[in-house]
Amino acid sequence: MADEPLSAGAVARRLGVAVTTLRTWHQRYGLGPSQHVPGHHRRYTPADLARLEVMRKLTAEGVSPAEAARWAKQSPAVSPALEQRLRAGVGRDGGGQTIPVGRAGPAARGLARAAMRLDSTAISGAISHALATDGVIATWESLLRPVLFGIGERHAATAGLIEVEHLMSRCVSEAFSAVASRGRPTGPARILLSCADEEQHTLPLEALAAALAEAGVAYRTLGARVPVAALIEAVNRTGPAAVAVWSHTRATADPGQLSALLAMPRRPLLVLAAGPGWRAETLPAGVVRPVDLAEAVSLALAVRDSLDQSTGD
Amino acid sequence: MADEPLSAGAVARRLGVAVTTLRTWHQRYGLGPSQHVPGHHRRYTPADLARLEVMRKLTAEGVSPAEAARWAKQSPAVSPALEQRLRAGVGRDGGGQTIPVGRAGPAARGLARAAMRLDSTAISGAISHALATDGVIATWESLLRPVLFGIGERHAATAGLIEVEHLMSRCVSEAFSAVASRGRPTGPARILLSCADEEQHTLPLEALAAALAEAGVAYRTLGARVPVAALIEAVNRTGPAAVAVWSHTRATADPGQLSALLAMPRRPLLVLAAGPGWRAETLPAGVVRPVDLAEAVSLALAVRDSLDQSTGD
DNA sequence: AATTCGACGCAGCAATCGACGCAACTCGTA
DNA sequence: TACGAGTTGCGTCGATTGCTGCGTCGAATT
Repeated sequence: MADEPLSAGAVARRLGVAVTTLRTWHQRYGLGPSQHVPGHHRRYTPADLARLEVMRKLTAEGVSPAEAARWAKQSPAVSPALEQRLRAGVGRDGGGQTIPVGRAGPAARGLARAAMRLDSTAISGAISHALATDGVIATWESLLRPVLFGIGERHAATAGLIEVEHLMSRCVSEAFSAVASRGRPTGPARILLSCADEEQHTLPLEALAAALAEAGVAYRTLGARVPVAALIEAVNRTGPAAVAVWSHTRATADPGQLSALLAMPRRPLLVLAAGPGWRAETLPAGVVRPVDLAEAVSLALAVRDSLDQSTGD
Repeated sequence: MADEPLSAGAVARRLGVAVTTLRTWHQRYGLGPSQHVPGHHRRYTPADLARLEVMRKLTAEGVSPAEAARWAKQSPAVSPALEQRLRAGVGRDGGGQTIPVGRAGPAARGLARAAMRLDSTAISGAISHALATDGVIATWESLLRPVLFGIGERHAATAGLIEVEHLMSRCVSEAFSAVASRGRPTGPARILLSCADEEQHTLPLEALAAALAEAGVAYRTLGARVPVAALIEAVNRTGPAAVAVWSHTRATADPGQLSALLAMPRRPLLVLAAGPGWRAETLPAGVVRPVDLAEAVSLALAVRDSLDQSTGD
């Protein structure tokens, strides 16, 4: 890109707003050229322009201007990446889930064996040990997900192992909730986690919750099978800054749920479509689709940081 | 922290109450922004917010709103000792958008209120406090069951509150699992807990599990929706002395499941038909039907003791 | 000469205000 | 057991407030 500073008129024309609006944004929200001598003309650097692009995009999506300005001001590094993603929608398509349990290492094998034995003590022990050693994200990606997937595959093939699956789920759930109850939240919960309508799989969402708790982020969880009306209602009542909706299969991935969120009077700043159910091309604009747990966590962190100022305490 | 004054909507969202409720609190109890010109918008300072937090905290514990407001108004912080006394609660208590808990006491009312606000922190806190103070059985019978029943009734009547139900279930489940993980079992697990086929309600079974853990009894849980074949298979593999099968509604209470257990080659000593789904006259002979949680626990204890005697292990 | 600056004002719109009422729950009483 | 009284959260309504984008004006900058 060109690195020559732009005049106010040029920037205004490029953004599609009036010149006076740029001035207003500067003096009302402090969103202007980083270097500006009062009385002299404003010269916008590319970085300043990027900030304004974020501002324009967010306001165009219905975010309150004051809040949009706060977001735009305090995200010099995050905003370009996020903006990129907002436009492109996705990175990779959800593939690569063909990992056999064997490839996931000896820990996974031991866990799977304990599950077969219905040995809940050993299962819980292995999981909590891994969580304490490697953290939530690594444990989920390289231990729990492979084992759960393996059990699910066997279950589908042999129509058996239902007890194993249940027991395993329960132990994982317990381990996550233990992590969640250990972390102390700072400030109010501005992030809402929910399953899609009819979606029954909760574990990935609990993994996200545990990861957030591990990072010290406060959140709310709604759980499985959340009807659209209930989700809207919950967002209305709690007014979160970000909402993550999990969908495991395409059958539960109705994009209308996300559109409904975006169309709300006070819509959340960030809407995350999480899970392999969602299809990139059917997602409404303005929805972010994280590819894995780590990305979902980092996005949530970005929202938390940018809102610390406005929500304060 | 940030001392930026908050609007009424922002405060309402943060506390989880409606905007109109904030106004009501202001004009009924005088609990509002310290500086407020009639006609102008309310601007809540951090100090005002702190007062409201006290209000919310006290009501979440079952204190009558009028009294809670009196305390919140004249105290920057509430000492734990006085808080205890307030919880005894006198004066009438009204309704609004609440959950009927009947005569279950102020603790149940507070829990129900926290659930309505989707305040998982308050919910978990209240539950674990009750568990630590009164034990699993008393907490289940006089706190959790009434509230869960109330939510369920409301949910059936209004077709709403699904989020509340899910969140509450999750918090209860977490609290029980915390109890279960604290208790150290003595000896091998000779008691198997399972849901009936197609039965989805797990919470009562988890209550039983927690109560057993509290009593130092080792057990195994299979979870929800256990097909008969899976149950038989699990009994075969683990050879328990007692099996409890939970059924919540008649639809899931197929006596054949129990007969199958009794007909096994090495049948369990005791088969418990737990839950309101079972009908006494259709149960096969040799099946015991406990009327409440306490009885189920004492039966399990009796089995454990008789085993200790005979095997001398 | 063409822009842009700071200051001021205005119109549209969303949020909020005060007032009122409803529904639901609890408790005391019959 | 049923019913009225007292409480309380919250929805609704018409009016008001305050935020927001932008036009205008005289002076300063480029």
